[in-house]
Amino acid sequence: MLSKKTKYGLKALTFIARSESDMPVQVSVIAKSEQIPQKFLEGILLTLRKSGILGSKKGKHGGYYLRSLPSEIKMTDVMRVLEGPIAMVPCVSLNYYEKCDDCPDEHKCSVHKLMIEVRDNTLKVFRNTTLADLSGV
Amino acid sequence: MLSKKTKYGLKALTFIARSESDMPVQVSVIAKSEQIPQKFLEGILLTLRKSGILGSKKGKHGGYYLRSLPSEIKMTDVMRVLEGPIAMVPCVSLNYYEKCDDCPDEHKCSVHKLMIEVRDNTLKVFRNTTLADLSGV
DNA sequence: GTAATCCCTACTAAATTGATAGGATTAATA
DNA sequence: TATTAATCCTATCAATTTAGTAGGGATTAC
Repeated sequence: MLSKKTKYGLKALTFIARSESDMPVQVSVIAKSEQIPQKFLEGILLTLRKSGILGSKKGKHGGYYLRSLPSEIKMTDVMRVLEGPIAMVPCVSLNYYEKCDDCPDEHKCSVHKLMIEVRDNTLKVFRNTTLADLSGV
Repeated sequence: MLSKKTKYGLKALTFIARSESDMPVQVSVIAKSEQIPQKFLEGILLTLRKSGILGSKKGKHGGYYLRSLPSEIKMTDVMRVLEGPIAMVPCVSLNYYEKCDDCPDEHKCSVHKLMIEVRDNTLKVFRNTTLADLSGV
């Protein structure tokens, strides 16, 4: 299941992408419009900023803004930041690979093969989707 | 992430599919060979039996067996029994649909569209894969 | 009758999730 | 410069889920 964190994060990014003005968008505005607990959202936008997807401006009239064009923000990156590994098992993860304790031989593991296929198909979707597609911008 | 329950379940099914003999396969044998805690595995095989994928025989020389040919046991069914909904959000689940509290209009939701695509691609994999593919039988 | 096996329920520890609380820091502006 | 409005940061918490354990009941082969 998709975590609330990811869901809220995607909605927030969409909201920012759709905002017309040049001014940064404030957390309070997004929280109110998208019905997300503000303090929770603060933390989410913070991680998106630390990952380099968002930029921020502090103090009065501060807020968050995209650091690239929506069409250049890929879902692979966003999902990895918000949700973590895309693969369903660490032993088929490209970015977070880890061997299983149980499997003596990965290449003979039936689960392994299936999960590689799932990963590749999910990856295909996320690679072909950008924030522009989500936000219609 | 894939739960241990699902992983163990898939390994157990594979093991049973590969077993040559006509005799039912005992939990203890699977647990030992696949390095799965036996009591935990008992519960997993029980849910697979209740769902109709496995059959069982009680008492001495009892055990579990497949109720269909491996090539007729689809991953869609297995995954739904073991892992639950295939969709990442209830609002795009075919079998467990539920409306989101937050979304006023599903069709305008950016997350919704993305998750439908992910679901369709994952579903495609699970529909095209059977236990025969996993077990090489 | 006994041993082996599945069946069932209840419990528990650890991790994760979805928040909340409280304030520190920074910047605009009156 | 004082005030206000923002982001930033850390700690805490309750609820849920996960992974596993415990103990015994029911059934069957021999």
